[in-house]
Amino acid sequence: MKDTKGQLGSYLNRSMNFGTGEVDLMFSKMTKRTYAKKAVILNQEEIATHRYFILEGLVRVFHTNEKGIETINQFAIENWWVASVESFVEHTPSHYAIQAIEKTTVLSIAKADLEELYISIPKLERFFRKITERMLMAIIRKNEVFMKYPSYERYRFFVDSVPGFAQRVPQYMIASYLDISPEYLSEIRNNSDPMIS
Amino acid sequence: MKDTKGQLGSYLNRSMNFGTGEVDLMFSKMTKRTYAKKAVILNQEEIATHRYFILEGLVRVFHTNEKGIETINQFAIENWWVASVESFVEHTPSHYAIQAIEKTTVLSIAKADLEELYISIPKLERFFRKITERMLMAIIRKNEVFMKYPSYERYRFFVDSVPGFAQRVPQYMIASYLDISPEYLSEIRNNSDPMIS
DNA sequence: CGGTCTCTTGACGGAGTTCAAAGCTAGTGG
DNA sequence: CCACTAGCTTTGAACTCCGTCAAGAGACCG
Repeated sequence: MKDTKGQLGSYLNRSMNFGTGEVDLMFSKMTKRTYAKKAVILNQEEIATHRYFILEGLVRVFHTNEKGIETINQFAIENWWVASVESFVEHTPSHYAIQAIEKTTVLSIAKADLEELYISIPKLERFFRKITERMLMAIIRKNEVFMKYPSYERYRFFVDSVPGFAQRVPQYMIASYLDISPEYLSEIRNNSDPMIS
Repeated sequence: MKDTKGQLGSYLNRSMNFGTGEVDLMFSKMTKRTYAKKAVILNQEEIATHRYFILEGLVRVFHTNEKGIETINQFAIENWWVASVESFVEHTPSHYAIQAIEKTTVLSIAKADLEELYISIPKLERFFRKITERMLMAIIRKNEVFMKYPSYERYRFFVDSVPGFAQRVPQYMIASYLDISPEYLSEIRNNSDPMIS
């Protein structure tokens, strides 16, 4: 068995300085759970009551429209927090589902427990302010890439930016994330430099 | 002269409960300044050292690419915070400029002062966590609209969602914000319901 | 091995861009 | 208070990226 608390602790202390008592307290409020490949962590339309810290594995956050078309908004891997933010914050039905792409182990924390922890560990408030800032910056950067680059460059960008990631995720999911049809992504790939030729 | 501190105070207490001493302290660290129409508040490539609380007026946040094409990412009006978040948080050159569209009055706060305030007024840490969450949700919602709706519906959406806003902003800026060419937006407008006819 | 899931190929069409030019409008100075 | 100019909006034609549909070819798993 892995040292789960150790992983959480060293993650928390990468950017701040929590005492062992604080890490213990936080850990005591979290629940470890493993999801099989393709298991659903949160259903669309469900109210998100938890945030998840990914210990191991890979998940996707996606929306399914009336026609049944899925759009992936986010992937998350080891040492990332994932949640349906709007649903979690506003207690409203989630526009997104969260699903394990690989077998995934998470630590989950309930909203009410997190709010208690904010009070008993004031530093945590700052920690989550920073997490939220990072999420915001990640989205802004993603939008920049979408604005500035045509689809074939978005693909290169994605492949280059997270090495090894493209191997863990099926092509059609990358296409969905990049907002390209799977057919067109296939065309892009087999035509690796559309500027030459 | 307007009651600036009063405006700040009642804004702050819309979602939380700050004492007069706390509002006074915060206000004492902020600087009021008025920008003329078209005045630049933050230049692209400059490092953002301040966050701005808009007392009155209207600004845009935009990026100019190598070809000189401007892309507007955000508008902000009275009682909104605006900043180049990534630049402010990471002390890196801003990818965005901030400019007044109308004559605009702001209260600005320096990063160092804000960090001191987080310590002397712990509630403020929570306050800005929530502000950041709201900014994040706003971007996520904007992205949802972009994914789900074609350009003419994005336009309707925009016009309907912030009444009176379309009158304050020139058309070509709305086009830029909605990621539509000004020519095509013009076509959309003179063809108000493309479903009929 | 059989079936389901994934990736590829090609034809076609349409939403939206680009370029160029003309019409408006509103602010400015004389 | 008018005339001019600069900025904004409209129009139209040509073009292109990329989506959709349909069908086939692999590939992986039980």
